[in-house]
Amino acid sequence: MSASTKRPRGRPPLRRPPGSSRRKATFSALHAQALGTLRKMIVTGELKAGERIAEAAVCDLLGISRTPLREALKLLAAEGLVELRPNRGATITPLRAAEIAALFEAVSGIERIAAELAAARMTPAEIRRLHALQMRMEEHFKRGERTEYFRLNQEIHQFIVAGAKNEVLTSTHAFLLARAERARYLALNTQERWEQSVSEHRGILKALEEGRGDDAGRLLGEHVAHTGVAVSANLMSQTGKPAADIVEI
Amino acid sequence: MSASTKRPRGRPPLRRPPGSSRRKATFSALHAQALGTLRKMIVTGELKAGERIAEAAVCDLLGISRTPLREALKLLAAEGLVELRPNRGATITPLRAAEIAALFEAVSGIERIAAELAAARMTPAEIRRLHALQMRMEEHFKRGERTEYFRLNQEIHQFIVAGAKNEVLTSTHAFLLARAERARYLALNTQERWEQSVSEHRGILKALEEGRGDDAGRLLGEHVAHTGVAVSANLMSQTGKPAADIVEI
DNA sequence: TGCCTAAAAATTGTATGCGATATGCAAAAA
DNA sequence: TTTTTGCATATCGCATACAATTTTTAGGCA
Repeated sequence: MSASTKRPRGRPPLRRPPGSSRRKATFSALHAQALGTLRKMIVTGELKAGERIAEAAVCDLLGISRTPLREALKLLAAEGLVELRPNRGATITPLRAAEIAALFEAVSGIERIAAELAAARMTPAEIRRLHALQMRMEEHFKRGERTEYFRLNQEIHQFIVAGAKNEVLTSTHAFLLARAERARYLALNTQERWEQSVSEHRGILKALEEGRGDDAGRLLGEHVAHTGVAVSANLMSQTGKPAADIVEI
Repeated sequence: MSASTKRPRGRPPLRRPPGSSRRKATFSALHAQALGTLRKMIVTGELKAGERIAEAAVCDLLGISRTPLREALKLLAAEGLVELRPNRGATITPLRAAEIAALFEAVSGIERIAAELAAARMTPAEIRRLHALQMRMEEHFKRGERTEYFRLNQEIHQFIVAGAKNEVLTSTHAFLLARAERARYLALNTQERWEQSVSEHRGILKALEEGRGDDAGRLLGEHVAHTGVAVSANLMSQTGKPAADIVEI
């Protein structure tokens, strides 16, 4: 125990059960760790839509007390990933068709704005890097590697948004993306849609390379909107698929 | 004491100092009340940029314990209104020129998207209401009533965004607006800029009335961008004005 | 007078306890 | 049989305590 080793006065620890710690020598606070851990569990589907979050159980799971957990839950609620009701605790936010549709529409708009700005602001080196990312993504497409394709796809979207050189847009985009990512298993990623998506990405890349901001914005916005439509349609039909089906943003 | 009047067992209250309460019969939780109160104090400038937030003092001021206050502070940090540093507490976020510029650019983009959608989605009744709001705002302009003008102006912007019928856009806009509103004393709201602003609003209204989504979006986006330019210029010159100078969004 | 160091005081992050509220279950009443 | 009531238990929101960290103060020395 680090605290007991630092104690200069020879007395036993006061009310200090084994394994607990008031302050750990970590990079981030307990509440921030809990926030990150829970966010990931929600985004990856480990915590399911509609599921109750029992504070005591999650405290045991994460090895922390209720205070930082409650702080983290409030932040997750602000992100829309959980819903708090007074005196009733927290539940994982359900995937509601109308909300998901609104979410994709908003993300589509934000990416469109970002792409317009990125067309004017990305450096030649950044354009080259984007080109390389696209090439790798297409390799994964050719080999039918969905998981890797999806990872590259996400990276490309975020890279373009970052190319706008506007931190508010970037953080807003990231804020919304966590919620959108939850719906990924809902996209029926058919071969047809997959091919269409790759084609759309080519158009977006070309527009960015040629500095055509209006086109880049329009194409990226439409691309995200198409994905939103696919997700919403699948959510409506309630044919929830296992994680092998991957949403594209 | 409500708790003591409810006590059925005749014992004195346990560790219950006078004036404290675990749970008040209020509409919202203490953390949420603290959040709203502090947000308002920051936005109105009562809490100044760069100012330290001493937990103990604010607890005394708000009449609550540290727990809900710390929860509120974390949410305010997520909103960008305060900055938290580990072991050093909270400070009110400074107004940094580059961040304010990015903020207005992002708000400009979001309002542009929202206006495009609103042009297609607002009902005739809503358009009439918007028209009425504009008329009232112009009355305030004619009479030189800045405070009232500003209030109507804010209402119009939010009304247009709400007209998009997209809750994600609306909440994202509101999220960013609190930060943007803090800079309002920085806009040199000259007579010239004021007239220009009114004129711009007329163009926006007309485009919305005629369902010209592309125009509505472009005009609103440019309008907000102009405001951002004015704010940034003033922030750069560090000629912080008293609250009589009102930013326009 | 200025700098350095150690000690004291203040503040912060987290853990824990208490009272209020919600939930579940069994018994009583309709 | 169904509905209502009462009680026990679980959970939530907040206040407070504790330990760690930071800041301030005081004293010594050059």
